[in-house]
Amino acid sequence: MSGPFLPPQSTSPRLLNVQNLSELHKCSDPRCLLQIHSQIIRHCLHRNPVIASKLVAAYSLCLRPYSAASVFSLVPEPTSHLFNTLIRAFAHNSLPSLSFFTFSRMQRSSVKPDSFTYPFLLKSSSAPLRTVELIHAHILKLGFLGDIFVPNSLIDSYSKSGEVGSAKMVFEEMLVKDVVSWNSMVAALVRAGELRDARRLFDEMPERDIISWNSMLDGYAKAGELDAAFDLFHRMPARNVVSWSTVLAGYCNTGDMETARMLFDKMPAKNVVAWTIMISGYASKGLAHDASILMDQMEEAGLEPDVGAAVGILSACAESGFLVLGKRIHAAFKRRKLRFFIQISNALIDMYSKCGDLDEAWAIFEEMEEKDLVSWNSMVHGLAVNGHGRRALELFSEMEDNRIVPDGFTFVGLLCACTHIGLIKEARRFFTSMEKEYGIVPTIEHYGCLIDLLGRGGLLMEAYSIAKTMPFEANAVIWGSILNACRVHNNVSLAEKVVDELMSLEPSHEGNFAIILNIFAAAGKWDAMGGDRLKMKDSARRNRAGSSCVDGMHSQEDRILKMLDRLGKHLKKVIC
DNA sequence: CGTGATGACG
Repeated sequence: MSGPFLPPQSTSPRLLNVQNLSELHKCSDPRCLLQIHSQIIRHCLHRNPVIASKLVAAYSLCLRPYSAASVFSLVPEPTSHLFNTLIRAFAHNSLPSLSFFTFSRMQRSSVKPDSFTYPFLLKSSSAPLRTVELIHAHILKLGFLGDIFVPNSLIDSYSKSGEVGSAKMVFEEMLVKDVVSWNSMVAALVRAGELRDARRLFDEMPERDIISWNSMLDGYAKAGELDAAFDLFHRMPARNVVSWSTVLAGYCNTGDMETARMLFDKMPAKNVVAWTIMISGYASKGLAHDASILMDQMEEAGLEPDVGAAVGILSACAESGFLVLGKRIHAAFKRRKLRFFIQISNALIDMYSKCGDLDEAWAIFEEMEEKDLVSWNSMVHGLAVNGHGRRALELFSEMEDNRIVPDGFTFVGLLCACTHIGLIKEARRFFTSMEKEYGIVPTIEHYGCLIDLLGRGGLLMEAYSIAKTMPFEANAVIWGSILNACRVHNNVSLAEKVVDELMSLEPSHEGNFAIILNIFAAAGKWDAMGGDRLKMKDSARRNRAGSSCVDGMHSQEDRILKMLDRLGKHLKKVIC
């Protein structure tokens, strides 16, 4: 890697020319870039398409896509290279709509797209399948498949939009393949979960580079086959920071934080990604202390979180309710005055609403200059589960006014909203209309919402029969919600059926156990709990008597318990 | 082309 690009200060400004700016596109320091940009303008070189391309690329690298666009706009006759660079700048800064807009401008201009245009365009988003197919058709028409990086990027895009079959077709039809083609195909199979096929291809490869090994390694790590991953890791001819991080992430995902930490400490070099994996690992498991310390150490090492780090750590914070660290990430991005990437704002909305700070979530949502479907969905769901069901439904109307097309996530939020305000009829309407009007096939999450809602509304038998007849095997979440409904509505006989289902899925879950005891106690049916079931419950109790999921994890247990006690007393005063 | 990565059922 070459060093940071520096403005040619030693040279007299008069000598600024295309030659001594040849490395400009690698400049990743915004301050340096601004300085050189003003020099370029002073010398009237900014209309030169070659220099403008370098400026566009550099602004993209500095995460300033709008500055890149303004450089572009001053060039009287943009070349295809300049168009391509701007398309790539927008793609790289997750502004897909602007990538496509630039592409359509290019088509209307006298400059024609070339074989670089389409790969950049394909990268511009996790492009929806239709878009990939459309671009594929363009490529076929123009005969660009001969440039090997074009089919290579098609394989990648098909894979990322979930069409591994089309990726296979492109791969098989290629007359000449390079190591990138093979790697892309292995990665595609790994992504699709077709681990055995990936391995077969990996074994067939005419040559392997470190990326091939890392892709295969990732396949085993993602599948939780850590022994196989570790074996491969040792057999690799060489390992880099990605290889280490891949295995590290594998251990973090299975919750083996000790092994993960051991690997992390042993890594010969760590980058932001490695730190992110370890910090998010701790944060998502509620190990707030470890996560904070590591965050300090990362900063001491001179590394600042990038977009991926922010999104990853924020989502880990959302999972465990770790508001303090989430706020810290938020503040760091504000301080650095970086454009808030849409994914970061989205992650913040989710984090704040999961931590109960709905005002902050709403403030971020409102201030976003561009919202995507995830933003709307997160906000709808956030409102719904924080007791603002009506507002959530209103926001859905606003979505429709803004012509945002809802997806499956949207309907989960809407069904949650119905649950919180008890709108059974409305929920049934949403449930049927999502498939009929929007073509969204309900998933187990939708059934879960509906079943929960019906159960809370006292329609226990209907909830139970849906759980039995829906196209998915009911899981512990669903049985748990029915069981809870049985408790609320004192239905002991159904509870007994549900207990059997639940016990086979989550035999030692303390929360279920407490509900079961409550139901039988309330009904005075202690006798009914004879035999095997009682024994099972007893052994579960002895193993972890009186423990809940948060016990032992918190350094502030005493304060929390006192607060709970005070809350309880306060509630009694208010109610009585 | 490979590591982290925003939204879902109690």
